[in-house]
Amino acid sequence: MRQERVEEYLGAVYRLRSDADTPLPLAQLAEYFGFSPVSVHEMVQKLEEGGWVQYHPYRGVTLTEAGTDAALALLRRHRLWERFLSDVLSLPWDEAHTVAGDLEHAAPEAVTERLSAFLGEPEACPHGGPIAPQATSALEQCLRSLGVGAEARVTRIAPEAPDLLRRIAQLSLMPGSLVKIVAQTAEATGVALLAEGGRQAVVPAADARAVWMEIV
Amino acid sequence: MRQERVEEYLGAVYRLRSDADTPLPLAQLAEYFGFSPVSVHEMVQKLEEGGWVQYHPYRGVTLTEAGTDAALALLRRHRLWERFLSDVLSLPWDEAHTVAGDLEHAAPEAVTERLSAFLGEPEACPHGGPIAPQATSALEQCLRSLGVGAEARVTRIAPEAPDLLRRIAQLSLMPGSLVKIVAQTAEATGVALLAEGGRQAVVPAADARAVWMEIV
DNA sequence: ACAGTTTATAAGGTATACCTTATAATCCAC
DNA sequence: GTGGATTATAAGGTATACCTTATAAACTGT
Repeated sequence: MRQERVEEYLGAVYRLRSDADTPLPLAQLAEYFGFSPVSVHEMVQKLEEGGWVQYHPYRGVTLTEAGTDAALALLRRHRLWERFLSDVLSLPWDEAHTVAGDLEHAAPEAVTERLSAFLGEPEACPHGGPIAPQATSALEQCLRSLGVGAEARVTRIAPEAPDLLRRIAQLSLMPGSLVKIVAQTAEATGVALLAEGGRQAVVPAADARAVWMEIV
Repeated sequence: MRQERVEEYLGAVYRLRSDADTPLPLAQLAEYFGFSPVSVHEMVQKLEEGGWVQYHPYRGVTLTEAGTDAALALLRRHRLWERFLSDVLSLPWDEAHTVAGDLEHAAPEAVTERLSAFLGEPEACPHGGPIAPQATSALEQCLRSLGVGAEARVTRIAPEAPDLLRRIAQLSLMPGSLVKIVAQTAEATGVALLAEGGRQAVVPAADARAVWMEIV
């Protein structure tokens, strides 16, 4: 297995899983990568042989300790590069994410740490992902799950899919934004928001699941 | 052909060739990469089909215009990352070169240009390679070719092989260093130098071929 | 001009990581 | 508990870019 491929898979598992103990169905990995389920299955078997994941037939994969460590290290590199690209080179949000996806494999530990120091040891990437990731804060709730009338502040966008980031960015829903839920669309297909400055927007339900918030 | 592989080959041809019109023997490419001559031959054929190089049987390869452009773009990215790693993250010389070798494939045009702007549009990489490379200055001479008694200033180190950079760095022969040739070793196996501050060093003939200087 | 070296090319092999097709096993809902 | 969907696994295929071995062609020095 090439290191880069291993990292991509581990990173995806980490991003897509709901929690450490619930196995992530392979179908979700296949959809995320746009690969066939058979290919993902093959790769997951190799990852299990390598000790990175544990495979629970008919249920999915969980990360081993080694796998979690590798995923966290990758995510750290990813987010630091995102900060660099976004803060220092002023790249747009979603582009920073894409480019960081290439850079994250190319920087050894020592470079990562120096980059972190240069950036002033930031604690979150431009869309709010923690740079030394811990458990999701208990205060964090998904936009999708908030009721009408709730007021909340965006803390992060996760998972970090480029298309999603682009759409979210267009709605100006970056971490820190304060919004109020003003309505639910019929059949729960979306959430209508009133943002700071009086801007209004309707977030599709699928996207609303990726916006994490802290109630204020 | 994967883009990365194409770039590696074009970059190598550009670095190793003596001038634009003299074909670079495949044996030199094979040695540079540590690949078998057969593999290099195969790859060169594909590069020719792709319009990147022209292959002159029994003589070597030259870059087409497209190939030269691609090589220059790669070299520019490489050298800008080197500057970043060296100046901003304070990585040692040779390590910066190695890491830049990974980063150079991962940054699209837009990122490169912003990086250049951030770095203040530098004109040379840490070991003196021009960032918007032009023809080698007519004033530049190879250390190997200088006679005893000559005084010269290092302008650049080329080609940029990691081992070579490490050895040259140990001799403190960075661009800008002023040296005087004090002797030629027996059978021309090396060149003895007197550097600024009175340091003395013997540079093996093979390495001396990679140190470019301007007579003062 | 011929011997010896270098270079070219043919033929077949390896590993990685994808693919499709097809069958088998398991799960879940009614 | 059975049928339909999901998931697993087997079998065989593709492309890339490397490898070795072996033969053939072309160059080069004496």
